[in-house]
Amino acid sequence: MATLANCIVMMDEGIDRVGQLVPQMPAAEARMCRLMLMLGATIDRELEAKLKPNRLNNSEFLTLMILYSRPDGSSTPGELCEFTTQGATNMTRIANALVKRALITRGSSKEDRRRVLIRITPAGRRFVQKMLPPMFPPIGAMFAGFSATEMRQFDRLLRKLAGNLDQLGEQRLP
Amino acid sequence: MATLANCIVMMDEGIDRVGQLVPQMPAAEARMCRLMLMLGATIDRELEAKLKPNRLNNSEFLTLMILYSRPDGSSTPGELCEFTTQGATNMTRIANALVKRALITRGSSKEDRRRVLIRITPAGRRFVQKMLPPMFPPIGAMFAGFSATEMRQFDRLLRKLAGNLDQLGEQRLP
DNA sequence: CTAAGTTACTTCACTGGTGAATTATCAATC
DNA sequence: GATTGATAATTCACCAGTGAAGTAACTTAG
Repeated sequence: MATLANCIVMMDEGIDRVGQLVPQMPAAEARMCRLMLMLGATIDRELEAKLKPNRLNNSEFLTLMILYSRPDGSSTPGELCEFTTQGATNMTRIANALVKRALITRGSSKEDRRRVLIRITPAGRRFVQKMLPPMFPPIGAMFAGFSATEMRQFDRLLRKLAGNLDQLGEQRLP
Repeated sequence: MATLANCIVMMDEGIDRVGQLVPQMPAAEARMCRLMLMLGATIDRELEAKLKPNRLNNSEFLTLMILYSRPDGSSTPGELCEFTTQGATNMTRIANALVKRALITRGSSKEDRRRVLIRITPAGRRFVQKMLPPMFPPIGAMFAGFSATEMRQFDRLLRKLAGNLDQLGEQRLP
């Protein structure tokens, strides 16, 4: 059934062999890159599985959580696109889905009538409060056995990587 | 244009606020989890962008690389599904696409006629050798400024997380 | 005031990926 | 050696996400 450990073994061997065929390859970096991709995808699937019973997908959930985290419970499609890194097209669909379930409302802004105001409803808040707790145990289990030091190190390394990725991205659109 | 750094700031604030509303939440773990998701998705997009000029997507590329890494250059759809964590359905599509571009061949096995044998072609090998080197600089840049110690730590932490994710996954299908 | 440009969102057509059902082959049992 | 069950791959119908074009509202400059 394809455990992550198996995939990693296979990936290590694969990179070794490719490294022999193409010696200029930065093997260690490529390995880390693949690891990040595999783990990211796995966490994604795990999360998606936890969300399925609530008939939400990852990006709908994230959208709802951003609204929930706002003191006034509101935002606009444009802002939500930015922070969820979703296209505007998809945000329209997400908003449609959440409106249909009455978890959010959508109305147009008074000051700027191009803008759409999205707001979480009381039902939406209750929904979040109810669905959140069952996700805590698996999230805790992901980092079972990590010491406080390890958590700090891990956090630091991930943020450092994020910095590099931002620089990499900037080179493409100036 | 929504840098990763901005999204992370926003995420930190969001988790803080949700943590106040729902105090049982494992905030540090949730933060790490979100970081992994964000970075994974960003690396994914970065890779996809590099692959686009070659008219390959991530999973087609991975499939081709696995075949390239094999001494005999061959595999089966089932095995490729396992290591790419793709569904069989999608592997059929991937194989169709790669066969159409003559990067792989598809034939049925003599021993077990249910099995399909997929093999990278000489043209496929040349294609990989040509497309690979331009990807090296960005991969190197991702880990610019990481010391050897940091790379080792990072690698260790990622593999530890992988172990935990495997356990988490097993609980669901015994 | 109005024409040109910009911004915010939506619509449409398409790609990538998935689950359920289907087909073909192999393995096990009676 | 026929039946039953398992396995490998494919087909079909659908969901999620994207790019390009369209629409409506605001901004700026003549």
